Amino acid sequence: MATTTRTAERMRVTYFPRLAAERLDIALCRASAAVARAADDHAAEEGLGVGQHLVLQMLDAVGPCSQQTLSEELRIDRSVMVGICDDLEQAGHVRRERNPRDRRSYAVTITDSGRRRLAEAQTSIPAFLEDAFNPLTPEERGQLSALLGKLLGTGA
Amino acid sequence: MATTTRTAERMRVTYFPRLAAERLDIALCRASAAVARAADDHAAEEGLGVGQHLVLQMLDAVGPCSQQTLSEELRIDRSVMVGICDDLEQAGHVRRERNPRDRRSYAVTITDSGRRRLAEAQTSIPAFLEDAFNPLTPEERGQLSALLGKLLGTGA
DNA sequence: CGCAAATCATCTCCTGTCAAACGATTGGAG
DNA sequence: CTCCAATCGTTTGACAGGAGATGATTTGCG
Repeated sequence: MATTTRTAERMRVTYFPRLAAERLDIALCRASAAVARAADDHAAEEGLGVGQHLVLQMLDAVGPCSQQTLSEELRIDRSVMVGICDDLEQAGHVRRERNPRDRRSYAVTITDSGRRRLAEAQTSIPAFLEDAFNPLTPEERGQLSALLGKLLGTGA
Repeated sequence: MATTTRTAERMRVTYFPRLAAERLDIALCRASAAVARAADDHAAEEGLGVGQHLVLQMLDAVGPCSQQTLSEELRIDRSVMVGICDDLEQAGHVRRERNPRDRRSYAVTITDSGRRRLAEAQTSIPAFLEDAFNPLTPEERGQLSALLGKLLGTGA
């Protein structure tokens, strides 16, 4: 054999591409990990955690919600949601009012401060997405979005 | 408004689709989480961890490797690779021989036992993939694979 | 009414992952 | 050769995430 298979000494092994091509699940996970890291870095710079951002965005879009609803719709575990709301409340971006209809649940409500913070954070999202997905053309991003949507069963 | 926006009482809020459509990064992460969970469940049934499977597969494909090389090509942190190789070695599926050329590194080598175990585990992979990605047609899976490959920079 | 089951938020514990530090070993500069 | 930086494998500690238990409250049903 020309390209010997001894102890894989200093060979510029590029096994990963093969793996990614054969194992769609692995490709998906590795891509996600890379993007998630980028998102966390971006969020750290911005000073607003990814989860916190999503919560503010949803509250702004659909109005006051219970933590339960936030958890389900954002796909964030409820025990994690507690901490996110703690931080947002402490920062004054949300209020936790008891829901008079059902005092087990809160009615988490976004404040003006929260709306301002959200608006501020929103401005940097497009640039972040542009950067994180820059190997893909806008059309390809659309395709990816559609495929993931189908996989997640959101369109059903 | 017809669909009131009070306290989002018992409304079948479906905010997630909107989120997934706007935030490609979130869609990617959530899809990955779901698939990763399915993969872990499958691996648990099979009795061979995902990482262990990948290591055996790579060793079988490219020959003996250092843990370093395995880590880099499989995108698994080196400190995690230690445990994976520990388990595989204890199960008799790999041997850790010191590389005489560089005694800092190992030459991790797959054994016959490992090859048999790998062959056994491989048989259930297609069915797993079929199940995990069943919302997508074969053609769409191909598209997704291509897009992820491009995003991961494997083709470059 | 009174009680059982369910629900919401919270807390605790367990698991897996990553960063950083460490010993052993190697390669290179002087 | 000698010393210094780099590399490989390993260990440790920190941290996020998820499963399950708990307390408060509500709902359903007799």
